[in-house]
Amino acid sequence: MYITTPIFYVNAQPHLGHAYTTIVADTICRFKRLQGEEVLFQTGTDEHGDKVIQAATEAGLSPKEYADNISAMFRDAWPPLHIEPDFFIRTTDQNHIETVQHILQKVYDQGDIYYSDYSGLYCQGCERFLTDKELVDGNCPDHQKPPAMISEHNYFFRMSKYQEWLIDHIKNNPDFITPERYCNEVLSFLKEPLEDLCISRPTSRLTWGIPLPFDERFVTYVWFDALINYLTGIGYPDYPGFGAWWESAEHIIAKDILKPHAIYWPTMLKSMGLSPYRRLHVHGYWNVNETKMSKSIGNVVQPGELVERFGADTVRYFLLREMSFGLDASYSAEALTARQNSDLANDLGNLFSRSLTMVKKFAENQVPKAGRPSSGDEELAQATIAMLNNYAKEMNRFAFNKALMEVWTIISLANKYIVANAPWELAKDPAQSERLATVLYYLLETLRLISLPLHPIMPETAQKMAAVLGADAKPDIKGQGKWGLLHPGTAMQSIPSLFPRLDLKKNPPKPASKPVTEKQPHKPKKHAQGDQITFDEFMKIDLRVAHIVAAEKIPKADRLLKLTVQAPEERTIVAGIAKHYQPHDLIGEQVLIVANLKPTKLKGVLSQGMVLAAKDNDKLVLASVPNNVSPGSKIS
RNA sequence: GGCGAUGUAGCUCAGCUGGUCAGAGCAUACGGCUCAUAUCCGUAGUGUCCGGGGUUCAAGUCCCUGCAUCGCCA
Repeated sequence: MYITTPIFYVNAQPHLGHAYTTIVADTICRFKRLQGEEVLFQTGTDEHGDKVIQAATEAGLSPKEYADNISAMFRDAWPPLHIEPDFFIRTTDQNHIETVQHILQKVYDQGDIYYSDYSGLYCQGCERFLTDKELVDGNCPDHQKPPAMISEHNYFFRMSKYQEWLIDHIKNNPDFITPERYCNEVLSFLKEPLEDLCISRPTSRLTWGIPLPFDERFVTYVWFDALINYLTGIGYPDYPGFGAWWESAEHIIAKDILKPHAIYWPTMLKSMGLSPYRRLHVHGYWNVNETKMSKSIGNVVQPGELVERFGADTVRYFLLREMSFGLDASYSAEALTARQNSDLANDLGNLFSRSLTMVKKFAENQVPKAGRPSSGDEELAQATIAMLNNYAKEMNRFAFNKALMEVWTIISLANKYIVANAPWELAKDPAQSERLATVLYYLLETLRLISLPLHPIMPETAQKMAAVLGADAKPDIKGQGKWGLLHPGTAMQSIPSLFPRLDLKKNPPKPASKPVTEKQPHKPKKHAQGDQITFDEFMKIDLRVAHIVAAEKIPKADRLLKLTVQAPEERTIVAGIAKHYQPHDLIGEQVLIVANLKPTKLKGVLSQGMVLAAKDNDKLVLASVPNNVSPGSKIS
């Protein structure tokens, strides 16, 4: 199997979403290897285009230098998460550039690329075309100026030619796009006629791209560059092994790039004379504390920080356990801590620890020799073997949460098995020594078989478990997924603690107050007016000074103004102050805002925060600080 | 505006083709054990399965309609 993540665009640093996609790819990769399959795993970075130029200019670097920096951040983000791609591709790699040009020429020669006009609304400030949808009162939302209707010559890919073929292909291969919801979305989009795809930009506007081989006045744009990385990675067109790998290609993406992958890409491949990839797996978004992750809100979760705080295996487990593949899910430190404590420390870690301690105390720290099993013993063994099958089935469907639930059913069963058999009681009676040995052997075997399916999810933990049991050969679910492979007499290694319990209260900075040992009485969540709050509660509010850079009335709302502020990043805030302030009086003013208020839409405008004001009877007066401070200064 | 998805215990969610489907985990309360990372085991709940109609002997499960949230498209 050839498995890929998208190549990530280098205009921003790696975040939780990138990490999830890549962890899924790594997990599938490890799972396939566990099953004895050969796998190739590729990820990388997408480095051309205006946004990179912009970001580079702001940073005072050349585009290539800038791309080098961010690309390295992506490459370095993965090893700490135990992610091990086989290839890391960059769209600035020489062989990629050559492959793209080869393909452009080929598609051009056969007549699927043509030269034509493109007219549209072009904003000088943005240096790009705007769609009608983006306009606000006919103006560019960023520059408050009407865009000009201009016409530009460009090259187009004859995508429409392959529309019927694509519809048939999707209908004939129900698992081509999974989960099903995204397949339906694509089919519904394909009910309308496809337009041809504009694939070039004149070098007068954009130079940071791959030149068209048949017209030096243009570079290719976005998708005809980026998507082709999937072919470059396995040596298209010359590498002899290319064909075999390509037949087994499966892409993993987030839902925001569904259309390019489900529509542009297959038609491009068709035009090139290649078969489509085998499957496309589409996952949802990670919200952070129930809100969308976004740079402007400032709640972007960086994988590096997570690993530092929780460890790679816990992060991998949490992400795979918590998200139902295809749907959105929520990250929060609380949720992650809860998983760590209940699933990893209490259930798995403690099971491992108590089992091995008993072997140490009651069996001279060796694998004991089992006697005749009871029916209870056999049930445990059968359930464990059955779990391996169910697990594999769920993993193949990308249902990682369900696969893990299967494993945890056995962990729970093993804990019950211990209580039911009470080895510490058996140990008191020498006549029960064979029974004791049998129970302990069954426990150790169960642990060994639990470690197997954990390899793809938590490689480090699974490896530790196997090592302690003396079963650390290269994991192989077919060869080792059988009952009874531990050899009696094998000595146990010393017992590591797999997962510490976390105290969330100790993680964030905590005020000097008495530890909360007494039980909190059930308090209603809402505070009565004038109720006291703790320092902690106050510190949750992110108060900042913001500078108003733009203000306008919101149509059909007599109280609302739409403010654009710097705090220090630019954001939009809707404030109910239209009856008290005129927009032009506000520009340049310094105000106080709540920066981490959950964003909400008011009259269709997304408000990212709230402006503070004093209310004196019917009068509203904006709150501020007396002297000028830089935008984004914190209030505490 | 068009199409589609979702709405089930305090929280996160399972519930396929209609008949043990009213569930799991977490959280809560009580009880038990002591091998264990104050862990584990057992018991106890709470639900107008979004509202309203309808089909059926029988509906979270099918149909219609309303509301809410979200997605895609225009």
